[in-house]
Amino acid sequence: MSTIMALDNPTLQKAVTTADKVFDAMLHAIVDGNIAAGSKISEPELAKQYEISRSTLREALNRLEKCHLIERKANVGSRVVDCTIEGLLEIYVVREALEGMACREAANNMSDEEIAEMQAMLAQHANSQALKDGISYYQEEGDLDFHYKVILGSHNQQLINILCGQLYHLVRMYRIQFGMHSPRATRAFHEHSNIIQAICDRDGELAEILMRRHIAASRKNIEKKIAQQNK
Amino acid sequence: MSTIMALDNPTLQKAVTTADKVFDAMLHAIVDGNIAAGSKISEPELAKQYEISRSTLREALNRLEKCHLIERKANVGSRVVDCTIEGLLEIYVVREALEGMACREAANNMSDEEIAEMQAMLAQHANSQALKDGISYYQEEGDLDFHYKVILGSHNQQLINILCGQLYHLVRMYRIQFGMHSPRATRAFHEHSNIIQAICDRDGELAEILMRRHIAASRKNIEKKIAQQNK
DNA sequence: ATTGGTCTTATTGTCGACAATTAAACTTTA
DNA sequence: TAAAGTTTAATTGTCGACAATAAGACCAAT
Repeated sequence: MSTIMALDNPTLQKAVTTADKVFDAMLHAIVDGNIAAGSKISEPELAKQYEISRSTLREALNRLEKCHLIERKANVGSRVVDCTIEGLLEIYVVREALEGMACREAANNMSDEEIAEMQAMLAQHANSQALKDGISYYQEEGDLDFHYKVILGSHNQQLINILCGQLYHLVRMYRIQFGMHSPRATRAFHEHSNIIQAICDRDGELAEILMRRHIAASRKNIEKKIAQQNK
Repeated sequence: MSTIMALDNPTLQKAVTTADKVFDAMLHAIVDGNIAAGSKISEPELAKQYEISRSTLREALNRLEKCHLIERKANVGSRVVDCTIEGLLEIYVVREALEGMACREAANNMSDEEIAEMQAMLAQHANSQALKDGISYYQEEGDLDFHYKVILGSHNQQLINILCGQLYHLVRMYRIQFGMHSPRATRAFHEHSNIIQAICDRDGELAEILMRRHIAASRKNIEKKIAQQNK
């Protein structure tokens, strides 16, 4: 089997404390939908379930809140965020802005080695895509790998934190829960290829434009799908 | 005296629990520099100082961490973020991307009433500026007021959360601690005026471009200052 | 004198219990 | 029957104590 390296977020540091482990577990559970979106969180119940104290659970909840995966109201409790069309489109707007800028910065700041790595990754994806007739794998792993690499390539800690540390958890949650396996794989692959070329040419301006188009195209694709569904 | 309305963040909900109050207090203390940037945070000491338990203090620390005002390492402790030139420039890059997009969305989504309010605010600032020979006031309050209004006008909850809920605390911290009272007041005022005009014309594309220029100009102004300082 | 290791101390992480607040169930009254 | 008020139960917020980890002090050996 291939090296499924970057299924997970590159900013997730290894869990050392028990609260970290529970956070990891709940993060996956929420993203995968095993803890239902929009459901209320019972602190005593979950504490018993994970066999930890309520204090430790609350520590984990605080980190989930940092990722915008749960929302707390004072004296009322926590709820898992619910997945709405509006919320999804809002995320795409933010991604278009931030990843566009990240791509510009990547063109300016990535080292030659990093660029070479990214090109190698794309080549590997190309093979994998050709072999597997390339829908599902590239859609899942390859796309995330590519976007993570660009974001990290910006070398801007704020961008990295916001995108990888917060927004991309939600992105993955939406993808899984809305079952997004759209047939944009080959098209997305070519767009990725052009973006990398712009980065390689150190053309930040073009790189930003291409990335914004790439993300806007995904958003429009979803809007079209929604429109079809509601007709 | 005039109505100093928006000194504080529009997303700050009123503190109901004691942890909230301590969070508010520490937020101001850190932003104003009363708790030194880069300094280590002693949980027992601060708990005694605020006359609360350590658990409650830790709750407050978690919210400060959400705002990126402190950083925690497992089994080591918390430190107030330190203000570096690189960090400041990183924030400007993110602001350029996000506020540019917020401005585009504001042009699309703001109601006519909201736009009228914003125009009224600008007119009030114009008077206040004319009266006071317009450097200091506008630089402090007016600028923040304007940017907050645009961000809220995007009606995009993700944008609002990231910008108002996280980034702008850091923005204020840097302004105060680096003592930024640059003589860009009148120029900034005109730029604000043009941006509002674009929003009023519902020209999202232009609004984004102008906002990005506005923020990029501030960044370049700072870069120039730094360069002078280091020559 | 400096490096390496051990031990001590202080800080953080975790726990269970209590207090305060909220939401729901029940009663009462129009 | 419906609406308002009261009571009850459950959940969250807060507390102090204990356990685990890490940083610093101290000592020993080369």
